[in-house]
Amino acid sequence: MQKNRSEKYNKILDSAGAVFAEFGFYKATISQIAAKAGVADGTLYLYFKNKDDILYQFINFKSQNVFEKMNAAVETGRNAESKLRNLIRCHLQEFQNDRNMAIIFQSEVRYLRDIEFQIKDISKMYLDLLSDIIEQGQVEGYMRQDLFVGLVKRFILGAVEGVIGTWVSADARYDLVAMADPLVDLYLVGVRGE
Amino acid sequence: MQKNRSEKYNKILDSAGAVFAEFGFYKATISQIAAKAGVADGTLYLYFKNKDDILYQFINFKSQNVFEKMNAAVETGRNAESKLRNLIRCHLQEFQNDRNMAIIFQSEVRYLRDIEFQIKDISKMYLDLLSDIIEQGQVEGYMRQDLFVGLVKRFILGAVEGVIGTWVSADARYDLVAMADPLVDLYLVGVRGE
DNA sequence: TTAAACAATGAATTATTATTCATTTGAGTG
DNA sequence: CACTCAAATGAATAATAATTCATTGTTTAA
Repeated sequence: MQKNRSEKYNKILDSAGAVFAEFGFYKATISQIAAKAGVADGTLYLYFKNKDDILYQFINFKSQNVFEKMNAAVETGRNAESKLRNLIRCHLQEFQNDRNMAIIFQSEVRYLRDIEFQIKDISKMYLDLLSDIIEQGQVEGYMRQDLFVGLVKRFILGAVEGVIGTWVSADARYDLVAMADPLVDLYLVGVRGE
Repeated sequence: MQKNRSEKYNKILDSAGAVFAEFGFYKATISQIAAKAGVADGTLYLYFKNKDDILYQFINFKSQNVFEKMNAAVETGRNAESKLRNLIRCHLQEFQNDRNMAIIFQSEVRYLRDIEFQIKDISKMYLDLLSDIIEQGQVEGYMRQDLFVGLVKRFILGAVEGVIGTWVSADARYDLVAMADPLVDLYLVGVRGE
């Protein structure tokens, strides 16, 4: 099994993403992935330990990439509000750009509880980003002092995921990123408004 | 295969719930479920068409029950705000009462996309409930007129699910229902506050 | 040119489990 | 007590698919 990212490694990972997204991890077969990647079944085992490992690498690779972008997006915000807006916009943008990833993150990440994954909490970094933003918002006097930060984080992440889930089930027929600002407005002022 | 709900049927469904929750649908085996129910493997097939059918019946049965309770909870609310509070409290209460159900709804419902399920959208009724509440809130002048109802529904449901998911991964170590009011406050006035 | 060394192949192996069904059990009945 | 009939059993079957590995193809470098 090779460690470095060869062209074939990427091809297989890509194909696996498509097949996992279409059939789900369990119904997806090694043969399907191999066929889509244009290689023999056995070849997958030169690049990956086993089927689980393919999913693991996929998620690992994608999260790495997305988290980098999210971090960068947050950095460019001056205050808590713009950081939050940038984060949510980036989140929606990245998932819109890669629907296979969106589907797999929505439906297969829960499977991880079965494997002893190094990724103890996929969303940990995300939640930490949110913590920082909320705390900054409080310091700025822009956000309420009495917020239960642990709850707020889940509230925010849950809602974005819900919105992405809907978009996925709707066959990605509308512009997901357009939801970013209305969504953030809901976070900020709620449904009751001023 | 029998249609009526015998004692054994319920016993099997219960055991299946426990096994699915612990191992996930795919890793769960018929033998495990049968053993837990104290019957022979073959017996399951007297009550259920196949393994898929067990999951299907489980989800069907549980949603039926929960939705009835949710409807009742909403009914008792006088205005939009109290209806929303009652709904969310009921939601959290029911999932707290039945952790296996919570786990399965969180992680396996996505699997349904693979089967041609009659339950086209498990959350449809829930979302309709929310629509009514929001519209009533607007009529009452209690909620903003410019809300994008489709988004608000997802926003609310997504956030509750996120909160439940966290509770599940935290091994149900705290009181989930206590999250209801703080959560509804977030829906109503957001993180920015007055 | 040749022979390591490496990469890829895909048929065969192996393991796992859902499902079946011939047989047994046991309750109810005349 | 026999006799039915429904219910339950669990060993045997069958199908699926992950994984292996002996073989084949392809570079590389001396």
